[in-house]
Amino acid sequence: MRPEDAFGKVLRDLRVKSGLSQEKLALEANLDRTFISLLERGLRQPSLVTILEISKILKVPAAHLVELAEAEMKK
Amino acid sequence: MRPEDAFGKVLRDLRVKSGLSQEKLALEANLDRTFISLLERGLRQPSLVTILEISKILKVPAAHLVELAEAEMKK
DNA sequence: CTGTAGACTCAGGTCGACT
DNA sequence: TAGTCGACCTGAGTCTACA
Repeated sequence: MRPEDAFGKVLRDLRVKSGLSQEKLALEANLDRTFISLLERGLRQPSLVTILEISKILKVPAAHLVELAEAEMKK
Repeated sequence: MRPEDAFGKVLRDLRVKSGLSQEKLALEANLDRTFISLLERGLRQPSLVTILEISKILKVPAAHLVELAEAEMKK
C-alpha cells in the first residue's frame, strides 16, 4: 500500500480495537480531533513526538507502532 | 536525558558506528547536511518519513531506532 | 462520531556561505 | 568534517464551523 497511508491504517486499527473515539484519543494525547482524522486518512504524517504521544495512549510501544506501519507499506 | 536529545544521540551513535559522515548520510537519505547536524544536537525532531529514510541508510529497522530513542529518554 | 474546509501558527527541512 | 547563521518554503498541528 502507499507509504503515506500505512501509519493511518495502523492508527485506526489500534484505536478502534481499544474502543476509543477520535475525539477521546485526541483529548488524551493532547492533539486535535481533526488532526487524528487527517492522520488516519493518510493526509498528514506524524512526527516522532506525535507517535510517542499516541503510543502512550494506545498502550503499545512506539517502536511497535512503527513496526506495524513498515509492515503495511510492504503490502 | 531530555526527550528532545534522545533521537539525536541515537542517530549520532549509529552514524559514527557505520563510518558515515553527516554529509554522506544526508546525501544518501535525500536530506540536507545541516539538518542532520540539527537532528544530532536535538535542535530538530524527525518526522516519521525522515526516520524511515535514515533507518534505510543506516540499515537498522526504523522500529529499532525508535526503540533506542525511547530507551535513551528513560535514562 | 467523523469528514471536510479555510485560515492560521510554528516546527521540519533546504540552501548558500562562512568558521 | 562539523557547527552556525539567515533567509526561505513546506508540511505538521490547531481552531471554528458545518455537513
